[in-house]
Amino acid sequence: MSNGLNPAQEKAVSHHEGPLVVVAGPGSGKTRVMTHRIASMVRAGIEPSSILAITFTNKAAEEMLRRTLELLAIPEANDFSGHGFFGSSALGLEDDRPVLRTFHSFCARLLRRHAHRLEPYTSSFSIYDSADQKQVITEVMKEMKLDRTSFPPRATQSTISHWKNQMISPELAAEQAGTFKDRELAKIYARYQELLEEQDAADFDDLLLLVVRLLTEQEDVLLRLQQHFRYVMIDEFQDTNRPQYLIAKLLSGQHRNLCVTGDPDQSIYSWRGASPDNFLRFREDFPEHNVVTLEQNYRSTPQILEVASRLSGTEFGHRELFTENADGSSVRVQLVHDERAEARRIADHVEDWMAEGVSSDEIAVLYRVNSLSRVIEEEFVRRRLKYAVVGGMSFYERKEVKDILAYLRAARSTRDDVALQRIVNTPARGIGKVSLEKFQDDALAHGRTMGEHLRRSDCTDGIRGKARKGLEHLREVIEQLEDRLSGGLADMVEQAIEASGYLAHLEKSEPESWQERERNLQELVAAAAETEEILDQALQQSNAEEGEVPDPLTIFLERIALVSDAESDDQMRGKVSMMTLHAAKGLEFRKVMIAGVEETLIPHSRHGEIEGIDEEKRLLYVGVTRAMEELILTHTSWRRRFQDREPRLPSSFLADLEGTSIEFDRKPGARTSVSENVWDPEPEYHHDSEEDDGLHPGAWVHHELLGRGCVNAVQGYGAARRITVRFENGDERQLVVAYAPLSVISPPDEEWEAC
DNA sequence: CCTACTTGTTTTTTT
DNA sequence: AACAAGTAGG
Repeated sequence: MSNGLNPAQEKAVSHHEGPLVVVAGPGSGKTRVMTHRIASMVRAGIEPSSILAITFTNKAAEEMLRRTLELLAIPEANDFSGHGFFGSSALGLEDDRPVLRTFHSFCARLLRRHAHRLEPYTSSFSIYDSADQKQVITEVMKEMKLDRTSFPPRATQSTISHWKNQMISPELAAEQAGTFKDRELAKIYARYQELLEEQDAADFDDLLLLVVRLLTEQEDVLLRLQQHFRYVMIDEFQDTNRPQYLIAKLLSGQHRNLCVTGDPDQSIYSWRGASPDNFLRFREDFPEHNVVTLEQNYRSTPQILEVASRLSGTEFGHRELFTENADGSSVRVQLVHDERAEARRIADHVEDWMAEGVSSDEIAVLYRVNSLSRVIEEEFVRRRLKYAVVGGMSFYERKEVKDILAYLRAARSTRDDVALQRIVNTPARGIGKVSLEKFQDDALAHGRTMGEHLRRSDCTDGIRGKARKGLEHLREVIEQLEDRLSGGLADMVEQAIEASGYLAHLEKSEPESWQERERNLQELVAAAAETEEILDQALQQSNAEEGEVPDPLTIFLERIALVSDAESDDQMRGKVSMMTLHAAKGLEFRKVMIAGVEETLIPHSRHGEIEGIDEEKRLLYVGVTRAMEELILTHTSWRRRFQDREPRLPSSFLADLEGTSIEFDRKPGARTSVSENVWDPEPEYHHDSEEDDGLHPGAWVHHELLGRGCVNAVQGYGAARRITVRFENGDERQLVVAYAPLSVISPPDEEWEAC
């Protein structure tokens, strides 16, 4: 093949049969190898639909499918592929395509078909996200009368998740528990799992575990899958956990056509049970395997790789990256006064690069924790720089969106009590804490879930007054929605908003932001309409039998639960990307800035004890190796956290970089220890005049189209920051600061009634 | 017994 | 910001 592949790449691409490990350093063309490998297999006569490729994120799956189809010159099926919410394989029914999915979405789809064979689940099981999990845990702790301070729900949640990822059952956890606390935790775990089963619900970890159970318990299913998927590929193999590896092993146990690709140096998910030890297990389980190592880096300048190599190879043996790329500019480390100065510095760089002709989408700002994005966002908004935050709080995590989705969930499944509990008194309908507890106890006494109980006529026995009326009303709403379940998706969402009286509730309870929230709900309806349209089209094109495909609502909810990286390339175009170091895995940008390279941030003060500090270093390694031509690391002397300003020390990892071609930019008098921890305001900088764009209530502004007006109110921050302006003609308008052509002016001379 | 209001806490990373 | 817990008032 004359595809400009190097010998190692060529070897990986042409290796079709038998187990294969591809160890691929950053920028070594791994995605290229994987897509070319699939294409090469198809050209060699292998049925495309017999190829299963598992990726780490949905975005990677879509990208890889797109590039593979391009190589094979297969047109994409519909016009919606670029839109983001649904990729080109909405249903995965196409016969002429390889199957590219994440572990979780592959498992979810498999379980939709077979979960009824796993007691006590049904095929319309619910998927509980982490907020749902937290609610179940809180419920259990209430039941067990444990207090929140000694058992923080979040920590409990991650302990349970950890057990699950190690495939430790509640019974085993109880056996192994040494301390009182561990025994209590194991009890919480046991009850948690019991509740999930009662509620016909699987959390993210269960999706994997249930598939392991399915494949080991139901031999015919395993056999059929082995016959169907004759070639299996796993990407980002260093970040697979035990159940994931088991699934891969089971699927390829017979044909042994398993190709795994990854890089131990980029292992950054051990806190989630992932382990590069799976490379060792693979070697044992597939002793006849071949190894291909991709070492040449095509992405970065030698300067960037020099820095990267100082951070790599701490644990898994040193592997040198090399490149034939031309020299670039030095990597820079810059110390700034505080987080606001950092944000300004970052924005300065962006403006400089853009002036040089670099496009926004070739620039990325990375950080260790999501909270760092806020200040940077504010600065970008102030300067009208376009940006997109990847991850963070997404649309589907908004309260109002989750509420409406909860109505649909409660109607769809009689056992989804987490959803029911969320909406039982939202909007308020007179069902308070006491009545709710009574209702729950009654349900328990009858051996029913709350959802099942609500649908029985005896459910309000012993409940009187407002609460009884409220419950009856709730039942009517749910029944009304149940009637619509077979209808259109958008119609269902609209009905949920309407029947619940949610809009009136919003206007009453959120006088500040109900307009924006209402818009979000409109957007939800639009998303439902779009999904509906795509599903209709996909269904028409396929010759799927009745019952072979889950209903639209199930697909809609599943997608929302499993696809967090909904940002499509379209939405990223023309914008600077901002994301965590974790989210940056697998991506590349010409210009990369990493903010907050400080002790306790990276390495983070709460890094897992087991994984230790090495994983933090690898995380920085991942960030550094995203850069193609320019890399800037920033750190501050002071940083605000909650209420306080804290003195900051540079990351200890920076010490590892001394002696490289790196350019350290430290002003004289830079802090070297935290002993001098007295807040010193930045001398030459006047925070009030320059950091503030003057848009306070009472300020006067000039709008290019609407003329002069007075600011009434300011809401939100970042891209969502809005102001209410009362214009001289009497109009009152809400404006999005980021987009409105505004300038602050001095108040007019003539009298104008105060606003 | 319910509602609306106040206060404190939460933030590590994600499917 | 969102959520839980606590309190006053109807």
